[in-house]
Amino acid sequence: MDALFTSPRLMNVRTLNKRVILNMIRFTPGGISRAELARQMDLTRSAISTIIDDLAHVGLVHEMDNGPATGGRRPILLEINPRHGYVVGIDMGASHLGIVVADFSAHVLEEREYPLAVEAGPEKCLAKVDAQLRELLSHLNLSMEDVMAVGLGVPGPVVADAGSVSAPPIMPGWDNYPIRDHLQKQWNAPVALSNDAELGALGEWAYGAGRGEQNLAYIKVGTGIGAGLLLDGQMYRGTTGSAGEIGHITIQDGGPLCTCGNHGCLEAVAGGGAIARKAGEAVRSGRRTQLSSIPVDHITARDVAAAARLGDLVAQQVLTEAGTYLGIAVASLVNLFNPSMVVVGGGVSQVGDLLLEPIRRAVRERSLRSAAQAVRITAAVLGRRSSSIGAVVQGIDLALDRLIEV
Amino acid sequence: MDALFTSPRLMNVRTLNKRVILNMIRFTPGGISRAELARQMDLTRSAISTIIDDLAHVGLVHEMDNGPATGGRRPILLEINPRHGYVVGIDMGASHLGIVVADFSAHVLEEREYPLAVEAGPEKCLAKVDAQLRELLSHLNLSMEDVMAVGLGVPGPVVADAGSVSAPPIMPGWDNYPIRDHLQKQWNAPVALSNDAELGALGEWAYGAGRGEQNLAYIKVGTGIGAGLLLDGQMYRGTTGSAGEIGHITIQDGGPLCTCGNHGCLEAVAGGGAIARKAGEAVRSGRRTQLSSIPVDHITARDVAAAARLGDLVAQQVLTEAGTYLGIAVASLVNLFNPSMVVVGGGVSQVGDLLLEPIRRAVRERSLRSAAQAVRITAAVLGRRSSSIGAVVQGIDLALDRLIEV
DNA sequence: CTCGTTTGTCAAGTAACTTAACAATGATCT
DNA sequence: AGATCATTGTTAAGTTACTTGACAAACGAG
Repeated sequence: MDALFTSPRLMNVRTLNKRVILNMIRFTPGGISRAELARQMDLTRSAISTIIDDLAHVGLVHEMDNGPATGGRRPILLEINPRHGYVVGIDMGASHLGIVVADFSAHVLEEREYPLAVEAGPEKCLAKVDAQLRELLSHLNLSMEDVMAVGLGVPGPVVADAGSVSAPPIMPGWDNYPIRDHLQKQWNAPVALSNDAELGALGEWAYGAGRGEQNLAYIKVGTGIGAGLLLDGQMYRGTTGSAGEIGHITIQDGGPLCTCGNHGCLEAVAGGGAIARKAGEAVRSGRRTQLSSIPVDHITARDVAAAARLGDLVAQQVLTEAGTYLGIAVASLVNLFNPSMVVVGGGVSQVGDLLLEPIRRAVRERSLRSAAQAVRITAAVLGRRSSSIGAVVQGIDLALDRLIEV
Repeated sequence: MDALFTSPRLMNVRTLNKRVILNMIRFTPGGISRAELARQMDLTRSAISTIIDDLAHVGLVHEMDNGPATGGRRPILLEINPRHGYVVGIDMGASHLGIVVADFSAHVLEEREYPLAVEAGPEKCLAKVDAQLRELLSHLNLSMEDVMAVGLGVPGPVVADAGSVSAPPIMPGWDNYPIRDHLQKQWNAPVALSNDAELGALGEWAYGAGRGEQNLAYIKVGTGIGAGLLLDGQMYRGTTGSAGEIGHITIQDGGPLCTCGNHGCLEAVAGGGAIARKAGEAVRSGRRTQLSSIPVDHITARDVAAAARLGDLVAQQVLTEAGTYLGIAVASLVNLFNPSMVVVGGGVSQVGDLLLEPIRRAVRERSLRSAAQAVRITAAVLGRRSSSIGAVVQGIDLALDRLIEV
């Protein structure tokens, strides 16, 4: 049916089967048996057995408990050997830096958040990332030698081949800087560079709200607004890596100036900056709100979210307005790409229904019925960790690729 | 890198390789040699040779001329055997019916256009399709026995498994009607049912403006407005087959009522109906235009397009306005999907730059720079035949599947 | 005319599966 | 409780579909 015009096979059959089996083991909660793998992959049990032998021999896969019987011998459940190595996931935002150290089954050992100013440029920022990571590792009695791979997310369009970003609106000075090569050299470990929203989608798909969904959109609402798209079970990056740039859809003609140079972008009316600005305006206009206790120029979106959760009406109104704008864009996204799930993440999304309800309403009102009925809209369950968990998943992917290709 | 979580392999390796080889032969203009196939598929020449032997033995593949030498023996170019069978492509629109009879290399033998009223419901319409097709075939001294497969496009969301449409705004009475089963029984030939915009994308990708593009969006502007999306070389249909419903993006808040029940949809302000309505309003308001010669209630989008091509200013203005609305939607699509090409097709698109320029301008002004720079926006080169050619391609796909699985 | 290339083919070898049979284990029926 | 039937995982032999390596045919260039 589809235009199957497959590109050259980059792996041989055995390697590909190993990767698929490893992924099924990784992403099946509670483990999976050889027999079940055989059924799902449409191979025989004997074929699976020999492959598992290979993987167990290298120490990548473990036998754990027996599963429940279904009228016969109990299955032996398999899991990834968590102790096979350590992986680092890094989420770089416009104003924050999240670092996670995890084992091979993506179990988080330690996580930290630091402030960061991306606009300081690549050299300074990457030096800070390096310093914080090393400190975090030494705290765990680990060093870079123990890290098998690193996943890194950045808030801009990524050129996969080059390992750099291209013309990122909120990362001035980073254009074409060889981020991946720089870090790989510095750390002597493989590094995967991706867009942060993309990683959010991957994280929520693997261990969050969108587990196993075939068509998932993850909307990251932070300083910028971006979407990560998982279509037909595959990450979709677009021609130049800038797919999912929902933040720069025009929502309000002649609206406020956006960092990208246009006017009225979603990001400029519903991003973290816009939320802070509107809250500040409300304070200035003398409205009664908890936010008055903060110097007007220092109000952040996080403050607004906190106030809203404590019941502050002005803060709630600002967020509802942002949700309505978001909803208009999400309704378009739902019409274009008919996902089974939309996950809203990023710092602001923690306020929950206050932001989600306007989005759901807009989708109900503006999207085509058959698409609107098929989609569930929820908040990220990994919270502000979606992207860094996604980065860990990418890191493990990369490590597995290296380990198996031998 | 990607989450490779492949579904069960539905074909064995040999069958899959045969399909891929056939597709490379089909879609390489001028034929392709065994050696070139080997290089592109990353197989050895001997492997390709045995597969080609198989295919030639069944009569699916032919040796044609020798290609030019590059310092050694001249390659033997291969092509699909056009005489292996006949295939039918059908494009059902809201108000028209296009039927194409083609050979196995998608060369069109005969094509016809008929008026049609989809709102008459499935029984009447499919009976008309049947009658016209049989007449067309007999004109070629063929009968349904000679037809190896049929591809059919309809203007609504398609449920692939069921072979029906679900809640189509412009196909009242067709909801859940078993279109595919009905026709397969009637014709005793395999039928592939798809969305018409999807087929337009496929047609333009295979033999039109978007040849070989990896990320292609085809926008069909007719009575309805829909998009067909080809992402990473694969057709993308969405969760319930309603991906690409760009026509029901809200463009003008509180705008005119759309067939879908919402207000201000793109389709309601830039679709064929809207174009006709706005032209009618211009005539009524007494503006000077060739369209005055037509009874106001009988003006169609086609009339407007014709007048515009003859230089009628009012008609041109109506189309430019439609183009601007289209551009707003396309700019959003470009931000979300970052395609390498957008092809504009459907009846109205024949006016060319009059419609395209406003779209290009909107994309330049409203889309993120890295996405806007990567995309080319052109008119369909297959004209109003995009979808029916796409239907032929689908038909051949289906026939090949049947022929090879044995 | 010779040399280096490229194409297509053939025979032998190999990777990676399937088939078929079996032991171990557990649920279910009487 | 015992017999029966399912289910899981393993093993050995067979098969598929490729690769390797060698070779003849065909062509351009020095």
